[in-house]
Amino acid sequence: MDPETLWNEPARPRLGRPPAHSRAEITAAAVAVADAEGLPAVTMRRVATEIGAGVMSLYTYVRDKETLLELMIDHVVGEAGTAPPTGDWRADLRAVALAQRVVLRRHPWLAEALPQRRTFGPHTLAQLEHALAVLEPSGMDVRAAMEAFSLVTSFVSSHVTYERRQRDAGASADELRAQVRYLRKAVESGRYPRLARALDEPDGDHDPEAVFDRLLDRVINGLAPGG
Amino acid sequence: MDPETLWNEPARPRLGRPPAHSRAEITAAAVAVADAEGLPAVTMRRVATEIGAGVMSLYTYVRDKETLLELMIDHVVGEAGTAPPTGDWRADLRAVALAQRVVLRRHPWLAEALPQRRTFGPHTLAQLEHALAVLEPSGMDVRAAMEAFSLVTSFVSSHVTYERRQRDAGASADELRAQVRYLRKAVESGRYPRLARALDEPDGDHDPEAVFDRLLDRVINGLAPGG
DNA sequence: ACGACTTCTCGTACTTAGTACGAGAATAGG
DNA sequence: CCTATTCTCGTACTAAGTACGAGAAGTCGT
Repeated sequence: MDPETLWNEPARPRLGRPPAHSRAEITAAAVAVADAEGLPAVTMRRVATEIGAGVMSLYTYVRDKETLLELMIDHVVGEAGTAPPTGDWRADLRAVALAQRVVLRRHPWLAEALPQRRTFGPHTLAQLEHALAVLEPSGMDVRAAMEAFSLVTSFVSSHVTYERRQRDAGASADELRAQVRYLRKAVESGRYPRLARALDEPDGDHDPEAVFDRLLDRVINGLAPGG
Repeated sequence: MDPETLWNEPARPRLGRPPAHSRAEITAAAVAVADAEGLPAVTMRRVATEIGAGVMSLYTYVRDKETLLELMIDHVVGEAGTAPPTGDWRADLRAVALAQRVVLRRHPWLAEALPQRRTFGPHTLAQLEHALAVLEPSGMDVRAAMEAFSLVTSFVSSHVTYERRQRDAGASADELRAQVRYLRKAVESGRYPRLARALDEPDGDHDPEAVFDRLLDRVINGLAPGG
């Protein structure tokens, strides 16, 4: 679809029946459902019910479900906010990453919805703009800066997913046990000696914050031109 | 579902009607469809047609579609192969990343299917095992090595997606033009000054291989303990 | 060779989700 | 109040996953 009608809520026409809802309301409802029950729970019927409308009324506001998803994404991306750059680009970039992590944790569905989508909503653009501002003191050219930003973003997203898995694994003990049993069996075939050792090591539970911090440091350190 | 029945094709029972197909055949057909027409084209009906079977026959071999997807993933993950470690862990890790990139390019749907899935098929385990072997000379402990591997993997996957977008954008010139026109308008609002400058810069087309190499270097450099 | 048992095949049908269509309702301007 | 316009939403179609169960195609014990 063309980006203009996607991102610019059309000016309310003076004629005709006034709309009973708005993109904002629909987006908020969809986000709430996704937060509470996951992305699969976000169906057009469900969102409609949530705001007390008929299903087809939604289509007055969004062309299709895909559009709604992009609105949802841009909406929550905005929650990351932007702190004024301090001049220390590493520290600022780290702050950006931390903010992203907070958002990704608040909206567990985001990491799942993000890949394979090209969202250029206002909040997404603002984040990108902010990253460029933050990276200005680093001396990177625009292309390098964008690559760096994308690198950090994809790291944070995949790491938050990883964190969640660690946690969820502990939650459903049965499933975990089955996994472990299977892994042990697979591993005892002798084909995966190092994995076997890893499974036997006590799972010294590291502080997630510390792990994230350390990895993030490494990612950011890797960015500096010339190693 | 329990991992054992997922990954161990049950031994052919001597009794009863002999199966007309196999997991391997079904997986291969599904991968072929996905390669040619994308993941959405992979429906149970389509795969069944492809191997000349009725839809419901598939369910003798895979519990559900999700299972089929995991089989597909593990199948293509295996294509990355494993070269014997040389002792230079940076070089070896780089080779792993390059192999992953090849696979991700050959199967464009993979990057899309991968996230949010916990696949522990034999090939996936073999890749993990190989990564641990490769990283042994680095002195990282197992946990750090796994993190490093996951970091590299997620970088490669997201970068390949990025590369494809760059290419596809050029393909559908109309859509691209619409995007640019919209971006310019959004940007001319004055809210995104740095983005505006980025759009104005001539798009000096860098060699994708060079860009990938450079970024990969940075990621790997970032891994060394102690910056 | 036959009957019992087992396993695979696949037509039918149910369910859920996205969404096209079009009749009716609500509003502003003439 | 009439008309043009815009929004509402019931109805219905389509696509996709998959439960069910009858029938087909084997093996084995007798």
